[in-house]
Amino acid sequence: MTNVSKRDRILDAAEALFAERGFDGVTLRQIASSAGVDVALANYHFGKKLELFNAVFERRAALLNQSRLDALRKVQAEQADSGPSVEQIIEAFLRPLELTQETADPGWRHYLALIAYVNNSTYWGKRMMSKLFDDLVQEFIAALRQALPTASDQDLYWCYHNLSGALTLTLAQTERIDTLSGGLCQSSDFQAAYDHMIPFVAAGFRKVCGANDS
Amino acid sequence: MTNVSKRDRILDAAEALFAERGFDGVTLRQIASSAGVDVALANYHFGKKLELFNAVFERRAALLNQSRLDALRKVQAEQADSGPSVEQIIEAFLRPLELTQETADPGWRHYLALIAYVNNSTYWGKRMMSKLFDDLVQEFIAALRQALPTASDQDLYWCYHNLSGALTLTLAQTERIDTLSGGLCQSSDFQAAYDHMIPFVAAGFRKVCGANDS
DNA sequence: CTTATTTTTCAACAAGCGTTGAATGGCATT
DNA sequence: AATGCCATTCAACGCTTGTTGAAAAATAAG
Repeated sequence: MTNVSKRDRILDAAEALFAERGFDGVTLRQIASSAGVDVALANYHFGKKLELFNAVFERRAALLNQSRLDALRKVQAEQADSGPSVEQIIEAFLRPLELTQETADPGWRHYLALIAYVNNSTYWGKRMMSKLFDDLVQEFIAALRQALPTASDQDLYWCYHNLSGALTLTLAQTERIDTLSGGLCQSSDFQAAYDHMIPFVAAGFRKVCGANDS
Repeated sequence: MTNVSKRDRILDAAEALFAERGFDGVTLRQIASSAGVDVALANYHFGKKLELFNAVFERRAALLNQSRLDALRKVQAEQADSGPSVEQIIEAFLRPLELTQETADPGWRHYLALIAYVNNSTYWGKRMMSKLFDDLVQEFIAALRQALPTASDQDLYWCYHNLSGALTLTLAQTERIDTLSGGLCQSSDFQAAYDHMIPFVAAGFRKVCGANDS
């Protein structure tokens, strides 16, 4: 556990704190203290605070994108003739995010909450989301376009917007649904969230984007 | 325009800035400067920074809740025998939020973005959302429970979670869907967002919560 | 062992922060 | 005209912030 470099400990601490309190809600001294290092070390490794934030946000992006793209390619290969169904595409979009639950490393959970923070923010979202995730998203939308050939692009994008919103709130792990449901639902249970989200979203896509078959 | 009290100008400025940058991303001096008043005046009217934040967040809550509850009661009265449909309930939940578009006052737009900020944040959400909005939400869920009698409570709450997520991202007005769709969809167009969200979400509820009729 | 090089800490900086007490202004009521 | 009250500004406080240059420690190279 202490076998990780101090550089990585700074990234881990920053990841957890930025995810919980946002960029401006965290001081470099808090991060350094949480990582057990001196304040100046963050500057030595990453430069300005903003550059540290960028480093945290970019660290796991490529790996996550690859994991989701692999999942999409897999269902596309399995259904080479007819093409994957809406459910299969959405499943490929969401399930890889459960990797956070399998590993003991809590870093992934913090990272996903950080994505939610960035995606929901006007200020940060425009700066950072497009650059790292747009290519992947367009890939999935292309697959959905093929699975829903009668859909207009406008309908398709609005439906994706709904999917993205439901996902973002899940990643944020605010525990609000825990309270609301009296403990019946748990924000930490990504699998249950996706078990419900996949049929929900798939039905929404079908309804709005016009396919009439079951 | 300058006929509003300085107290209100502080609330308006704080509302806009908090919504865009979050609690920690804004200084009292920025707020005061934007409102055209001295820094100390915010303290005189509202006390600590956190109390100003609370004042901003609570200012429009009651009015918004009343507006949404009225819409629910209206469809319930219209369908006194059979009860309102899922679509009608969701419509009553969402359409009142369009009031932001009708008035010239940009304050409502900022306020809705602020709700999105709070709702998506672990730190603020637990503190502030439940207190102001839980009663209303439970009212709508009760109506949905009646419209979907075969649904389990767990399914019902997860579906509401999906609705809440799609709504939250809409309220945030991040303009991400604008970029993604190449301008085909616009974050500022709440009406278009709800036009797509209502059938989308209704179909999701029906699919997951088990009603088999149309 | 000595020398470079990289990593880490120390100490301090100027700037900006939230907050406050005292002073000022405007506006009623007397 | 004087008084009291609320609103507003002024000036400043103690503290924390991000950042930095130089010192110290650890590591690698010769």
